[in-house]
Amino acid sequence: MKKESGSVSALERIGQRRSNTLTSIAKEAIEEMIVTGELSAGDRINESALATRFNISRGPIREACRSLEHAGLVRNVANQGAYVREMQLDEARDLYEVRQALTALVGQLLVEKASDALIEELDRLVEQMEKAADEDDLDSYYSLNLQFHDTMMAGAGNASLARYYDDIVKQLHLFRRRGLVQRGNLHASNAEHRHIMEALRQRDATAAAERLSDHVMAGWQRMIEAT
Amino acid sequence: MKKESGSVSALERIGQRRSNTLTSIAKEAIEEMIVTGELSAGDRINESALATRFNISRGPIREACRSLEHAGLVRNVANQGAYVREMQLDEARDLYEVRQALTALVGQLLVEKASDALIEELDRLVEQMEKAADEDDLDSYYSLNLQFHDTMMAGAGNASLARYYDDIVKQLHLFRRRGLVQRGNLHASNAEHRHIMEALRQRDATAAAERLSDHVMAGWQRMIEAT
DNA sequence: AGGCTCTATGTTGTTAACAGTTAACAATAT
DNA sequence: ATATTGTTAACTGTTAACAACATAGAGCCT
Repeated sequence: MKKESGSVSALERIGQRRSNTLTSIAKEAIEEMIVTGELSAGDRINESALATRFNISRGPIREACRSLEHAGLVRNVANQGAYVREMQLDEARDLYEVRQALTALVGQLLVEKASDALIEELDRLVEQMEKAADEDDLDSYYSLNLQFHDTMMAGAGNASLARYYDDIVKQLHLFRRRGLVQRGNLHASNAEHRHIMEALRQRDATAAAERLSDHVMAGWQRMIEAT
Repeated sequence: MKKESGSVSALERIGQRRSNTLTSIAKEAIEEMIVTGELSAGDRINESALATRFNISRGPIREACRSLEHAGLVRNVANQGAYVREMQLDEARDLYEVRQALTALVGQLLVEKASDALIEELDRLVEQMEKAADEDDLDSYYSLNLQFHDTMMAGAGNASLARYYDDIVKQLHLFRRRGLVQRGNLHASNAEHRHIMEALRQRDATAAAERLSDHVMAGWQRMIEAT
């Protein structure tokens, strides 16, 4: 019989159990509810209701909310409970400014550290995005775009930077005025990607930082103008 | 690791409850213990012990630790509890890189937004720091330096930026190889301040960003060389 | 009707007890 | 002596109950 495979899955399950406390599961669940919009900005998070829904007690949910509070996704009011954070225009702009600075840093670091292989990988992604843009395939473009930025972030090799960037992106989900890239802007967005790649290939840190910064700013403009 | 004096104020504040929640008080208390070094990197945080010491139950302490975990001050291990985060050299360097980028952003924003009054205020602080440096008054210099940076941050008018910057500074307290500015470097540090002010007065965003960035990098160098 | 107090109800804040896990140590076997 | 296996104590994970607070609505007064 399958002795090996059986014990492996047992090991995996033990590992899962080790790392997955109810708190961490609740946190991920609530976070997903927020990011997907099942819970939208301003909604109250009812501890008891969530607890019964998840078949757990309120303790882990409270702990999860504390964590999400520091992440900027939840606002805790004493004796009133947790609300999904409401994001105003000016707060979103502030976040985008920080995002811009961090993205510029990614560019600088990439020029220092990126291998030729990584740059080729990025080039491939840009090509694929071009194809997706040609075909007006919004979903593919969105997914490839995420991959593109994740790949750059990985290449920058700075764990703190990656965590903060992630945090910011999650928070920006709270600011949904048609959050996605508009059809027709795909080629414009990808042209910026090409421009970035050019700077990376030439190992020009200043240009890479500037073009990535511009890219973020342009994304903000596209988002705002989509109203 | 066991020093009563540090937490007395926290205990007192627990007395006047109901205005703040026990969780927030516990969080501040633990945070202070970490930042002041009463709890040092790697130390285990014993929930029960802290609870009895504060005369509260474990619940609020657990919630506080969840929040501090996301702040990067605490590391939670399932079934083992919370440890004060240990910061390696490379992690500190990563944080400094992010700090550098954020500080550069402060410079850009200041050039856009700073009133003349604020610039004069900053000038005054630089003058006072010069005096403190002349007198080798390390404590005054440290305090004024904090004020200087806080004033700039306030002038930048970006709440998210301020929060992230604060987070990073707190985390860097975990990396103590003689954390403070060395005697004798005070004048060097303040010369950089003057250089920054020059760029601000001329409303030169690029120069301000660059000089603030250099200032952070120089601070890192001073810290490293102090071993 | 408008405004007030006061109760009723639901929700959160806090606690204490229970269950599960870990880690250190003693006991046993090799 | 070393390694392995009980055994125990301490601690964390989780739950459920209780206390404090906030809010909505009934009743009352003018």
